[in-house]
Amino acid sequence: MSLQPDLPATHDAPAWLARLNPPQREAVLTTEGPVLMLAGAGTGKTAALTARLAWLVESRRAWPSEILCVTFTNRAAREMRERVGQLIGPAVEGMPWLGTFHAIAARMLRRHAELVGLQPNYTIIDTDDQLRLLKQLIVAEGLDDKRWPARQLAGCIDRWKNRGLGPADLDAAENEAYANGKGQKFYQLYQDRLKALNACDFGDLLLHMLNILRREREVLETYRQRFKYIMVDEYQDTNQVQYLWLRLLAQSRQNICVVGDDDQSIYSWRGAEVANILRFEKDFPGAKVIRLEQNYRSTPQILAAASGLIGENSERLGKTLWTELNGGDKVRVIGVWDGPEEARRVGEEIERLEREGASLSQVAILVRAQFQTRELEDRFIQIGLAYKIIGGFRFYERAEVRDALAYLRLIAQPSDDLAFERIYNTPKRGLGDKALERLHRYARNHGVPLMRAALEICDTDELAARARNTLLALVRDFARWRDEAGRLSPAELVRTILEESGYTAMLQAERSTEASGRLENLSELGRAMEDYETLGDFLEHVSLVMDNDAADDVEKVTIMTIHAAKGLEFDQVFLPGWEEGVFPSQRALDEGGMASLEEERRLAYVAITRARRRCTILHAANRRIYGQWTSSIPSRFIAEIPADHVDSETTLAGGASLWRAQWSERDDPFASVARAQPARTMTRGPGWQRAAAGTYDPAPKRIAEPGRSAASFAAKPRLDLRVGDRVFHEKFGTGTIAVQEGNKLEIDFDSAGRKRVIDSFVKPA
DNA sequence: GTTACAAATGTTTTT
DNA sequence: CATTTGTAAC
Repeated sequence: MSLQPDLPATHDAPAWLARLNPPQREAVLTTEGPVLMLAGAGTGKTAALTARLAWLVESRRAWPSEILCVTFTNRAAREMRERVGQLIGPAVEGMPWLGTFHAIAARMLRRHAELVGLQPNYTIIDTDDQLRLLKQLIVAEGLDDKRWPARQLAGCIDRWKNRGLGPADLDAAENEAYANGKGQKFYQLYQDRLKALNACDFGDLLLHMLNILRREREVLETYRQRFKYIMVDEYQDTNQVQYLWLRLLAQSRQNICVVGDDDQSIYSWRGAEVANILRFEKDFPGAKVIRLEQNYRSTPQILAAASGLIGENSERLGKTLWTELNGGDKVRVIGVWDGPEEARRVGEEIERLEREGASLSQVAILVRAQFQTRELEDRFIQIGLAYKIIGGFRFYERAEVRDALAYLRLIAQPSDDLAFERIYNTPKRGLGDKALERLHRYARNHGVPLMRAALEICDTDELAARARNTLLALVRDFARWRDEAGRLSPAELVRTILEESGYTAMLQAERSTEASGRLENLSELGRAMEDYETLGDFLEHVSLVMDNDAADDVEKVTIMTIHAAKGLEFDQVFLPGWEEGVFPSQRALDEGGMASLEEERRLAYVAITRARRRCTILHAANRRIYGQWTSSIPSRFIAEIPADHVDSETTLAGGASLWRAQWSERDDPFASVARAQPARTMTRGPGWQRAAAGTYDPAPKRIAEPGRSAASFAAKPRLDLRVGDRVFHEKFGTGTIAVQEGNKLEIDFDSAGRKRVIDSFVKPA
């Protein structure tokens, strides 16, 4: 069975094999037995992994369908599929087991649902439904949901599930975690309720499947037989359940290859345990450990900066990244007065890059937390810089989309009470809490779902005549839609429903800019559904893949969280908001202490190592948080980057030495004073006052004059638009084009006044 | 039952 | 500050 690693020639070694470096090649050719690949940032980990997958197939060791390949995000799965496809061609189509843990678990669970008391068409509920459900339970048990928020309970349950614990497995201490010892009770109630709804949450996908594998010998054997090889990406991010899951599956054949980097472990808040990577060799004795340390991505300056920073962490395996590249700019650190100036500065820098011919798709702005995107977005709209925000308010999480989905869910599964509750009075049909309450009571008494109860209750005089008629009409609508569902494509179905339910009419009647945006989102939903054959397929996709990857052709700057950026790379990376409290996040520090600080530092490491050519860090002296002006000091991480690899610059007097000093003078009395000041006097924290008193230039750096900014030179104007046309913009509503200049427009908006925007953000009204 | 307004309350990160 | 939630009047 085993070929020698140094003997790839039996089947002509594919050309792509030669492009790998020795450790990578070793990882690819060591097909048998456990392999632990420790791969630093930018060391060609994905290349090695995809090559290995391709090799397994090409060398006939396994069929594509016999390889289990797990990634963490949908994006990673997509990328892997694509890259493997480039190596082995259409054979990649036959890889049902390449995906995220959740997607794979969901797929398996469909097959074995009855073993955990579910039907195969179970619904996967999201966080929103989960919270609503928990809240109902809390209130039903007579607890004050203010004092014991559903969020907290959801957090506990999530943690338990991540650790593989069912309600029965909780010890007394765990039980105390919610509402003075009611944790277990609520966990049990919640699970019962889910089962009754034929639903499960994200955590259940993995936990149910784990329980099945643990209990059902034959099922486990089937999968052990099937998966000849197992590969796991981002192993440092696996949690307990995932770990147990893999261990069960891999134990018999031992052909498991995991890839990870302890320095990039940034998901411990979600239950990930770095320990998994550390104990791999114990779990799989004789595991071959392969280190990938040659970095192909970044300049030595960036690499040195990142390595120096991560060196401050104590809990690490340690590795030495090196590169053959040379030259490159130092990491730039720019200090500015406040948040708006920071956004302005980033905008200017990007316009300059654009003028120099850089591609916007190779520029990214990575933030610690979602709220930081706002200032950037405001500014970019103002100067007409094309941007896209990844994550954040995601498509399928928007209220109108969720409403539409609730209709669809209810058709796919009439027993989906959560969906029913969501839409039974949306659009408004005159059914209120009172009617719902009676409906609930009826449903509970008769042990039927709400939809069924609605039908039956219409035969009684439980409800007032008016409510009864409305309800009956609704039930009949659904019956009709369900009937049509067989004939129509999912996309046609959703359009029909939105029309006939009055949902579209409701939005049209509103006539506000958001309403038009919502209508737009709904037609986008229709378009997205075109790709799916059946309603079931589509709903599965939605529950597991929350992002809409609407491909768009226009080059745009990417704004996203650092978490979302893991695994990606860009020529130019901007890192705003490196201030104490923001990054490292105060919240993380408060609840997790030293361990969290190290995780924040790993996050900083991930952020810097995304950059290929240049990395620019920014920090502001003042920032508005919850509408309150707060003065802040530069992040300690800035001081931790070796000074040799940093170029500092500031728009404040005092220069870079000032904030470096903040961290070297440990007991600088001003640092704490500055933070303790009440809001109004904040901006005058002593250190900054000194700085500001000098040459701070209150006149903002020329706010890009209209018509002068970079993009207008490179622009290709849109042919379908001309001056005088009426157009619609997602944020500003409708307006009339006043000036068209390249791809930039000046538009007189009906309500928002004149704005400069990029034409790709606009469409004919 | 619906609508309008005031109050309160909250912000990490993802499947 | 921005959004959501609760309360009072229609």
